[in-house]
Amino acid sequence: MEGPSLVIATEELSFFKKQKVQNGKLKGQALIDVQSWGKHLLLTFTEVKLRIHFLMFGSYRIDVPRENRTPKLELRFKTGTVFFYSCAIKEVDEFQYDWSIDLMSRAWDPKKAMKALKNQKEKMICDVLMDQTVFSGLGNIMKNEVLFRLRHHPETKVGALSSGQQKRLVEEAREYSFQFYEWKKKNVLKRNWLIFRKKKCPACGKKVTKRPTGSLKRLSHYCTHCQKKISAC
DNA sequence: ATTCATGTTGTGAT
DNA sequence: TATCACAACATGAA
Repeated sequence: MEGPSLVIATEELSFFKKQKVQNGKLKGQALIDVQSWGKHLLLTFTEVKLRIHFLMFGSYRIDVPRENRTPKLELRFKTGTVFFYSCAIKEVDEFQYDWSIDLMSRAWDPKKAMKALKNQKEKMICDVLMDQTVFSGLGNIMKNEVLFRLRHHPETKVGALSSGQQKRLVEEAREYSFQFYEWKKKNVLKRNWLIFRKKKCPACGKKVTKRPTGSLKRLSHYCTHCQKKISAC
């Protein structure tokens, strides 16, 4: 689950704010606040704070539980129940996050990302995009889509991009995050993928290359014709 | 039926 | 000490 999906989760769970949990360990505590930071869902109760991460396969349901699955956490409220599945849940004392790097945050600051890029010239752009300390909330789908939109090869090094191109990369990461959010909300995300899990390049029709790239070795989908690798000079 | 993949963390080796 | 590679986790979709 990527950042924009967490914002949607935040909106859906905010519906239960101010209500008391009626079951389990948190019984009697009210849900005070619901936030997200990158791929983290942050729940503040009267006495505890929970950080929930959905990893690759995590999910949540409201009111309708999954059949034959035991939720990691179940929160029963007066007006509904939230079920969390296959996620990592951690109780923390404080939420200490730098909101200026969260792509979905109002506090997001492109200068922060630019500064990080200047310091990581040797990194491939496919790796830096996935770096949660630079682009918090950006996942593998978004990585592929952002790179295609800018016609960049995943293995181009950060330092091989001009400063203008770096700026475009940062801006596009932000812009696509919101586009992802809109499409996801309308349930049309998949049909709007341009390169991710596509067989043919939508621009030139050539076969899409699919292979792990960068030191993270996460799968990249890209067109070798439209996305040329830029070499440092 | 089997393999893959929207992700992170911890462990042990180098 | 720092970095690296890999396992573990868990599940719907291809």
